[in-house]
Amino acid sequence: MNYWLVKSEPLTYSIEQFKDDKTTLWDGVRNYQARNFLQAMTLGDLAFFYHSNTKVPGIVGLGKVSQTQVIDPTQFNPQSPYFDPKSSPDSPRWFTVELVYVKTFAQVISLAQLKEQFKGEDFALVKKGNRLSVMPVPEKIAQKILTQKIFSGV
DNA sequence: GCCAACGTTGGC
DNA sequence: GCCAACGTTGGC
Repeated sequence: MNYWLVKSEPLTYSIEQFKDDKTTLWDGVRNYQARNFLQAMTLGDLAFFYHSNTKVPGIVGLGKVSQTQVIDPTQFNPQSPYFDPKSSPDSPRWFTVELVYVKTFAQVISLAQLKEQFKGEDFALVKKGNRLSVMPVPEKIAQKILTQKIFSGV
């Protein structure tokens, strides 16, 4: 099983909304590198839910991949901000996954904290200039994040 | 195929 | 609101 991190601006889609929805289609990703990661996801993979562009950016919770290789429907919808006129149903360009809500952490694991803890490690989030909205998280790092939340989240 | 211009992301 | 980093576009 693999671990991932997905970013969302809470004003656009928050962990609270995710909790209410129970499942969500991770649509609107229009970056090839991010799409490739979405396509690499397998059933049961865990995804850290990250709030970006907010007062305290950081990991706020956890989701699980519940459906893979989903064709992002927004690419065909001219009304959608994610409409892509160059994509066609015959050869769709953008794929995504469905996520099911797992939990919200007791407190935000802030970007500042993550940078400090995983400085220099193989974790795209803490590297300079990274703007990817979907990225892999090495298992060792994922385990550390999960473990510290199990202890502090009680 | 190069690269300048432009747009977007996202931390601060 | 600023701006660095980076992706994309389009002229040539």
